[in-house]
Amino acid sequence: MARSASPQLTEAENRIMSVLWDRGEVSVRDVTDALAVEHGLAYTTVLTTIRIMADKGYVGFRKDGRAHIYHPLLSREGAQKQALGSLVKSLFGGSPQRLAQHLIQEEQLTLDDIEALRAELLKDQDGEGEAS
Amino acid sequence: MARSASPQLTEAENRIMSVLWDRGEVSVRDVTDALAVEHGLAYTTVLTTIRIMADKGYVGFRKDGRAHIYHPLLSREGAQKQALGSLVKSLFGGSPQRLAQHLIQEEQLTLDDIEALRAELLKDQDGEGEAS
DNA sequence: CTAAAACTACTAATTTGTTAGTTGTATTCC
DNA sequence: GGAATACAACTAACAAATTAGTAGTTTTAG
Repeated sequence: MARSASPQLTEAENRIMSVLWDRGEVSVRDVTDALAVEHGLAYTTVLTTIRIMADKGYVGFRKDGRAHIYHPLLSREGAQKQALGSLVKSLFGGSPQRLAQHLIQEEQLTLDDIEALRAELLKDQDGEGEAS
Repeated sequence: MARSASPQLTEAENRIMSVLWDRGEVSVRDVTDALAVEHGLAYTTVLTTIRIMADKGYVGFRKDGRAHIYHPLLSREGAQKQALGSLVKSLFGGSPQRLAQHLIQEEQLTLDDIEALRAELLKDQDGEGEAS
């Protein structure tokens, strides 16, 4: 037996999805160009990866003359939720609170950030069920 | 060219590291038994994976008679930091604030949680440089 | 002391992930 | 219309990841 397909976006898939999310609709050429600066992948490499992603149902496409124009089927939010969920499960005992604590301990969230989030939450609460 | 070794813990590695973190020192038999309930892997499977992890420097071991007793060299905190860092980078544009917002939007963090974190932070600030 | 049990090392099979070349087809430019 | 170009499909190669069997050694129990 070997491993089963991961439900997570892989590194290469993530890079490509980011371009799709940023632009909405792209050709393989667009993606290759966009990733050229940091990664410099061959056109065919990007093509192969996108085709696999289409198989997995992450992206869809329409034909525009000769070219295939791809668009995301998996939303950025969905991917965030998926990835974060499995991270919290595997490394933070399923507790988002523990994750938040970790962020603060690593000083990646400051008191100011917390105050801002708190203010936002309080504002939402006030505005609930008003003015329809 | 093929892919290079991921700096992240893989799924199987994570499962095993969790046992190491929980117990501190374990034999392969211990790990196999601990994972038996959920996964039911063969003894040799666990052994192979642990040996690879030792090669990677994630775990160390000492000999205790016939058995090898393994212990973590990578801390849970280190793994959390590593995994979270790359997640924030790839999916949240490098912004921990955006991650926190996401957690709140998904209702995985409530106002109460935020209040608690805030209180904790304020307490730390007060207590700074006191009572040696 | 010998047989059984436990344990490690070696080997292996299979899938995924990642990268890219080659080939064939379609489009466009002259 | 023919050459150049662009593009997708097919193919390929290989490392990493995952799972597990076999063989050999060591320890322990009778």
